[in-house]
Amino acid sequence: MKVTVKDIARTAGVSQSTVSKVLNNYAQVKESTRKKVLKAVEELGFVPDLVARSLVMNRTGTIGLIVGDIANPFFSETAKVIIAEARKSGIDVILSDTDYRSELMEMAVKNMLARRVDGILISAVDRKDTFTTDLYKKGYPLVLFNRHPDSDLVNYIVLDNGKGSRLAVNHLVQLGHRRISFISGPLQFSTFHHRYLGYKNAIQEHNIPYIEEFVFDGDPSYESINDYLKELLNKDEKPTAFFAATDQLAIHVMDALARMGFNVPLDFSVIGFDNIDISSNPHINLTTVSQNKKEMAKLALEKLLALIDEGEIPEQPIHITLEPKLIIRKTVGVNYEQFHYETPRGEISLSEG
Amino acid sequence: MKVTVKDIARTAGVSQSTVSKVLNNYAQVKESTRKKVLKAVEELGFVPDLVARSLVMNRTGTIGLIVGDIANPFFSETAKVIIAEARKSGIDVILSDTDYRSELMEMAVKNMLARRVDGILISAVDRKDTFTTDLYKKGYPLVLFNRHPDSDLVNYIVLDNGKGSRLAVNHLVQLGHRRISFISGPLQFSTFHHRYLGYKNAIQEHNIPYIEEFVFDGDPSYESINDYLKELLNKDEKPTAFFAATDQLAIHVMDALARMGFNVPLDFSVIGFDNIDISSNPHINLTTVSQNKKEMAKLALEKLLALIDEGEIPEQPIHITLEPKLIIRKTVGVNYEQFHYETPRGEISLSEG
DNA sequence: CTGAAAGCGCTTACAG
DNA sequence: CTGAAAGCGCTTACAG
Repeated sequence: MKVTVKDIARTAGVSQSTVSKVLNNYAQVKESTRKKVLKAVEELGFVPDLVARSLVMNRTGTIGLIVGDIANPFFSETAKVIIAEARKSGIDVILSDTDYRSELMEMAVKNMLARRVDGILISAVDRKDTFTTDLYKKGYPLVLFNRHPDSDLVNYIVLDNGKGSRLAVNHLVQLGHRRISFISGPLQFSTFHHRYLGYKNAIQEHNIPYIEEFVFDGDPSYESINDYLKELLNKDEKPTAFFAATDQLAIHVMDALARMGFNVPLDFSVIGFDNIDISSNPHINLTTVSQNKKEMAKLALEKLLALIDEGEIPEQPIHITLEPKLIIRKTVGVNYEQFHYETPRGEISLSEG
Repeated sequence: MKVTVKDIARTAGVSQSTVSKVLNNYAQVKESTRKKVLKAVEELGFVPDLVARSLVMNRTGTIGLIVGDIANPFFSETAKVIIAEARKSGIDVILSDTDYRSELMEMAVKNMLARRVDGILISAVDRKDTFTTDLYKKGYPLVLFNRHPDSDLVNYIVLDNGKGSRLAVNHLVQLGHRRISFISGPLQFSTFHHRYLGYKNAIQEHNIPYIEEFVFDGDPSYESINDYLKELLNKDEKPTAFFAATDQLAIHVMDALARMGFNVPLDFSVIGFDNIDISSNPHINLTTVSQNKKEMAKLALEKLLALIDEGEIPEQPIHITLEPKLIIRKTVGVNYEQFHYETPRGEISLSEG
């Protein structure tokens, strides 16, 4: 049934070794025997068995990609880049989806190791993860991207999330906002943790008091955010702007605000983070902080492939930080109120003199 | 370095065969030797090499999934279901992305065959594809879903796309629309082909003349659709409603209309197809035809797994057709104009008598 | 209930 | 330039 090297050898009248040599482009093969072998390959429709080859070469030509949620645009768009680039090197990708659960991540990794993938790429570890650092210490080719654990003893490529938050807060402050609410996802992930820290630092730099009620990091569902906003907007001290740690969250905020009858940006300003595809839709038009996720993905794969090829443990773990960018669209407005109430260093009162 | 069955055998003081037997839960193993082996496995941290096992068992425990564009929500959401379900059977998924190009699909399939995946799932063939039918004839476990080739000699699970179009057109007609433009993707894909045919049949059933200028199936980019609409809306004979063959296209239509200053649904009605996640967003709120893509994906995997397990070619190819559903939201309005101009069978003139 | 031997389909020193 | 032999890490008749 199945055509093997043995069959080729027999019909070409040479040995298995010779067949293998022409298949692998060894230089020292006489042109006439090369032709004989190739002819047999053609005739019998021979396709080398990659499983057998993997076993003997100690290399499968596959890598594992572990994502948090492939239905989330961030993960699927980065996966696309990785699959396409890997293919260029003849490498296939085994995909795992963890639903953001760390037990599932560990299981996926263990399974991939048993499958002997040549290396692993992970875009969704949580901060307290130590499994990946163990793997790093063993010298296993592994590159994290997007998120990293608290331990630095592992290779990773991430966005400068703190800087991204600073960009967002500065933009808001420049337009007169000083009461800025921060809507975050779970702080157990480094992305949110650093976005939160960046928010906190940025408002401090502007001498804006940190108000605990302005920070939300609970269940990131629409309902939960809606409840939070209702309560918040009933208080005396209301924010004038919302900085959401993801575009998805920003859109939830905008939806909730719209249902309460508010206009964005006239009543409240909203700024997001991630610049997912929907955000540029004219019906949404969200001002946001963008990251070059494709570059991140490409870089992660590149580093992983280098690690695999070198076959040796680098002295230092690889740590790369990418730059965020502010994308100004239509959801942030000027807070005139602010310019009237407080006239810091007299910028506004100038016109009165 | 690497711990193998041999190592376990030696430290447990048994033979390789015995180790293999306890690893694979053979009944006839004495409890005491089973324990000895398990202890050695534990101590040495042994993990069976799945590549070696694959070679001898003639089964890799992997399947190939070939999609048109993993960054497209349809493909990523179905991929998620497939990966999760496959995992429950201990099966891993190798993912390929074809960018809708059939050469890349063929290459992906060939590569997966060389990798000896146990079966293949494809959600993006084009109508003229014959490669998959060849594979089917060879008895290779293969299930297509979402799209199918013109040839019926292959297993597939698809939506009843013609019926979906009928649902959309009927809804529009019930609300008084008779001039309905159809905005389609490339007709080389069975999905669009059947949605187009369904549109054509449905308007015929309502005695609505087919107007060629009302049908668009060119480049599905925003710009191209915008150009088409501009030209169309300059003509004397304008549609009152747009039926788009995907939600993505419907959103393009709505964006273009909004930019021209029109209101949906007051000036024009729009209906989509697919019910992707964004469509339910309160800012979009698109009326659309929905398909249960998760069920489709699950079913496709189920059938594939059955095909793999049976190991024999079924008499007849598997053909399953799923039912579409109309989801009414806010983008379709009543065409009052229609009720005034024509008063078919006097429904409207009644009030005058 | 257990073990010796063969084999899955390749590649790679090694010898000639 | 070519071939015989060993081996990658497992499983599976087969014999005992």
